[in-house]
Amino acid sequence: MDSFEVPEVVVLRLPLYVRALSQLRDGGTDVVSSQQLGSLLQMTPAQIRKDLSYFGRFGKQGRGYNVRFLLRELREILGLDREWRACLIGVGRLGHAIINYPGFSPEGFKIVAAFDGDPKQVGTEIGGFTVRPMSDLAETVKEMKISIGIVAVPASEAQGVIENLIENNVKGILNYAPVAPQVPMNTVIRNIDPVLSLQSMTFYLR
Amino acid sequence: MDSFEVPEVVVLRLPLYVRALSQLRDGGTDVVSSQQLGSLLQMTPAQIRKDLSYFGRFGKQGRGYNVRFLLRELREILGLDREWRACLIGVGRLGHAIINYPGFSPEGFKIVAAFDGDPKQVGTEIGGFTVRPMSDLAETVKEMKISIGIVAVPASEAQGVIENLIENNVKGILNYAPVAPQVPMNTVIRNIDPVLSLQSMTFYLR
DNA sequence: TGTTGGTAGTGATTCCATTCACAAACTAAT
DNA sequence: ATTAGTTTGTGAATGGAATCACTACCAACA
Repeated sequence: MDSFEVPEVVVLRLPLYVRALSQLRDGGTDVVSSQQLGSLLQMTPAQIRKDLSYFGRFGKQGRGYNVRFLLRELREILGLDREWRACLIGVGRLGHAIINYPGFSPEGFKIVAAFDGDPKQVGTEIGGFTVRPMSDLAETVKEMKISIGIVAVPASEAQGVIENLIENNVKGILNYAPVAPQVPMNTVIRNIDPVLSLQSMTFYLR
Repeated sequence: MDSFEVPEVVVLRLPLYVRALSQLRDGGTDVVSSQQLGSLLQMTPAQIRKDLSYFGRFGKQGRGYNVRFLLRELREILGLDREWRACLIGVGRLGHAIINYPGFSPEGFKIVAAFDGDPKQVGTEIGGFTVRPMSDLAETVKEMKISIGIVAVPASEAQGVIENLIENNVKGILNYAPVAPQVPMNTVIRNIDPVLSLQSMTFYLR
């Protein structure tokens, strides 16, 4: 239950388990073994069992894990049993794609506001929102209880925007800009960077 | 130089070095120490030196690394000194965003064809390409020397599409579908999945 | 030319993650 | 009941990655 002493790699894997369990549930499976889950996710049963053991005892010997039960537990551990409100910064092409992406809200991540630093963009309609100026950030974050910032601005502006978010008490940042942002340790940042992925891929393709 | 015996984590970090070095070069820096590079990327100097040492000796004691030289070497190691041709599968909203994303081609990744399984999409124009039917995949991949497939289809179709690509000798796959694809060991897959990123983030935000 | 301050490269060490292997516990069938 | 067959949970063992710590080296300058 305590965030510390749980290795970060384990936390990074929990969402994989959540997704696999959701699929199993939708497919009508009631019980699953670490063996089956492992072959589904291409990992060893031992690793799955050890990962889960950091948080409690969820299975039954000789049987496996109850899918719905384990799913509920993991969602609670990850904090997915509530809604998370996010704001989008940057409504260019990428920002448009993000705001229209239908994958967030079914998982409880709701974009509730959009910002842009460009005065030309401010006031325009996008995905049902009126684009706000950056000067409204502080107030909006507080009023709308926004805890996650999604950054989709050009690389040159990303660090500034991220600092702005942090100053306004946004502790979680999903960054799409191709930079390596500097953030204090108490903020959680995740970078989405397809170019980096491709660049490490080519090493093995030569 | 040999792919084996180089830890994968190291390969995953090389693109970070490439990006940082590019920025330094553009900023007019000629020489950089592992110390400086480390503070730029939030990692220890020792790790950077050890990573680089897998591939050769690029620095000068007492001085540091020549930025342009190290950059050129790393780009060559990663295979970034040539152009990589990719095809896009799936021209929905996400596919549109990907094909219009301006970040790929400056880094040498060129999307040269677009496919879709939906007959209604086939033949339409998108980002300068005429959308092709999946039945053209084999021929197009061979003719256009495509080595990377970018998958932007719904989750339910992703595994099939990926298998199709692999059968046609596409060894590198950038997957945007929210699934855990099963691929043979000789293919390189990278998953882009913002929802997973958010789901691991919330653990620390609760 | 000798000295000082700084940095790369790297074996040795430490730390952390993964895997192993087994006892305990459950199911089902006889 | 008993037994055969599973599967979990977990301490122990292994494997691998990050860090340490030191040597060799370079530049600058007195």
